[in-house]
Amino acid sequence: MTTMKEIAEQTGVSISTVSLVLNGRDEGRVNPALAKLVRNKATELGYKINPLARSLRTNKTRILGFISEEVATTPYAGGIILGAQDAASAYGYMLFTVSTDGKASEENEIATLKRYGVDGFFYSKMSNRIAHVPESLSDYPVVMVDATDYENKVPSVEPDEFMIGYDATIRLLQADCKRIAYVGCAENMIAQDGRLAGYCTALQEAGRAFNPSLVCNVMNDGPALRAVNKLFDDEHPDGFFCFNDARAWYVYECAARRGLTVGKDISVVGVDNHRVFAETLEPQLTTVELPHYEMGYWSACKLISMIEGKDVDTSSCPSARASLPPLDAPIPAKIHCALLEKDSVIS
Amino acid sequence: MTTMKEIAEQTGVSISTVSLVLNGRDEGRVNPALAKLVRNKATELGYKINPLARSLRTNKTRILGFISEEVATTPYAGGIILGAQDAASAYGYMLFTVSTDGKASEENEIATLKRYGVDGFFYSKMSNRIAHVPESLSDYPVVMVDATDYENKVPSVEPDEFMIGYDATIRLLQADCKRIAYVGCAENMIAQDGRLAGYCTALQEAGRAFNPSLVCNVMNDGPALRAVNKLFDDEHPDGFFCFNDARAWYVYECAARRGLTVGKDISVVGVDNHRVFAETLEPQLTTVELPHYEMGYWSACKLISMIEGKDVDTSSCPSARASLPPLDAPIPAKIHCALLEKDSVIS
DNA sequence: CTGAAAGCGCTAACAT
DNA sequence: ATGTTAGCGCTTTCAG
Repeated sequence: MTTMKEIAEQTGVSISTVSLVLNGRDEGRVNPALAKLVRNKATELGYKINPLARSLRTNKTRILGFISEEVATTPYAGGIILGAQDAASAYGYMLFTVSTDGKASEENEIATLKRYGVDGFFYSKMSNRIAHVPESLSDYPVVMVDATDYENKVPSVEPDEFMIGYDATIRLLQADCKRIAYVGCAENMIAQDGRLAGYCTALQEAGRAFNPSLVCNVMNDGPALRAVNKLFDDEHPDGFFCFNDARAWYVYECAARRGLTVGKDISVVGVDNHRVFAETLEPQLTTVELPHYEMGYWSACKLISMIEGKDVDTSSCPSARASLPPLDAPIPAKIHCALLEKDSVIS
Repeated sequence: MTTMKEIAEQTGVSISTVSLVLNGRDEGRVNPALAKLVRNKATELGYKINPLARSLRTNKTRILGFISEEVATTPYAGGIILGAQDAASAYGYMLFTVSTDGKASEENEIATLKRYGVDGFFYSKMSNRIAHVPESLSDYPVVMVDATDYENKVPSVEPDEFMIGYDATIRLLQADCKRIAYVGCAENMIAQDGRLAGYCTALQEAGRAFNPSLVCNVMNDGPALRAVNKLFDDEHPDGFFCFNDARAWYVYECAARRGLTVGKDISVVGVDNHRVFAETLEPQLTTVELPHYEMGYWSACKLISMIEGKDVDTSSCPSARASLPPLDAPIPAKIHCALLEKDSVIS
């Protein structure tokens, strides 16, 4: 690893000059000829700055801390983190990702990240919900990912849940479904509320009466399958908007038991169906894709812009826009979901 | 952030003494009374060492680089990384995880990690195969995770693939299957070879002739389903050992089309079936679980022991051991897969 | 325009 | 047994 000192010695200038030049702060302060000399020597020697040494002096590490719970258990976390990493990398930042279980370990991880001098934090709950940002983060730049701050003090990047429900339902209406069911999540969370609201609105705009019996909110457990079975028996829906992977499976299973074919007898729109599911069975299914990668990417852009106190070029940030595929799109069709940026309420 | 200097001032000793004490190197070098004084002041002030400053001096960062391809696309990567993180954390290390696509980006990431002064690298391919470790890593401690070094120079931690095939087949033999098929992977890789070998050995030990027509190696694509269909029609197997999630689905799909019930008409043993699959359909399925978390954990222990040049306490390392569940185990039953540690060939 | 000097927080060889 | 000193590689006043 070549150092500034070596460059200084080999070019006959002082270290300070080298520093100035190599940080691009030489404009009108260093003789251009000298500057070029230094720059050449630097590339010749393959000089790379030592970020640790710089950090010690500047108190900026260009390291970002990504805090999430249960990274391990969701197949989508990877996408978010990858997006965040790519954006970070594009702006010369690195990511420390830590996953936590429970309050104590979270505070521990935060403390460790602080010791390493991270410049800011991502705070992520792997499923859009309202959450509290730990007090210990309050004096740092923070962006919430796939979650909303309970106190609205921290900006967030999350999917446009309303539009997910809306688009999915529109799609089922287009498919000429008469009795459209929503198989949702029994837990209270933004994703559930937003999607349900979108479902209702789409129905109402189409002049359909909202029928509560067609809504079946379940947990991801044993009773769920029975509940969906009951929905089939009681209401005979011909269209299903499913909260997620698991809920879509319940519908598939129930349909199979009744000899109903998805895509013929019933229509199904799911959210973010897992790859194995989609590829293997090639189901006659439309899926709303959550832009995980983009969510991570955008969050990172936001966090970096907060840290550096200036806007970052968001044109480089692939912010997914909502779009409905044409009705004759190849199956499985994908509906792209838009991202929502919630800014903090200045108080 | 309180510094050693502050502690020194407030206790009236020199910084060096504080450093000595706080690093536990005071035995017989510092007056025990003074040492206690320093320690108390440190806890009183909530002193935490500044790892960056230390690193600058020692050239050790206690940061580990985790290089993997396509972290985003596999739901299992998270488990491995989480395990590695936990072990790292237990020994006071942090993890920089980077994911790469393509040669160029890999070299880039490696260069960046080096600049940050990582002490060693994990090199991981998300599916047990033989791989080349980049030349640029050759002067660092490296552990391969879920892969084997082509040149056998780098130690690795990976699943015991042979035992996976062996145990799965034993299980099917126990279930009294007469015609046991293997739905494998057409790609050449350790996982495929090892599992097939285990399957063959188990059959032979049971006095069964190996029948190549019962082996159906497919890619994860369209033709796969047709191939499995053909297997059903031509060979009428009553037991299936499936390479992975996707392959198990082909079998499920074919069985469903023929009105066959898994767990009654046919038996299936899969590998590492995805959570959604297992929970939602509650299939009558036995699954061999790959210990991803443990694989990460063990790798980290190994890497750290290489870095520090001493054995780390592997008793703290949950190294999964193989075990067959009893035949009357609740369904879905899980077979735990053992990990294999391959040491480098000293040359 | 350029360089000398101080120092970020810590470690370690060397005196005392 | 304790303190002094000299850096690790870099940034940043402040003189010249």
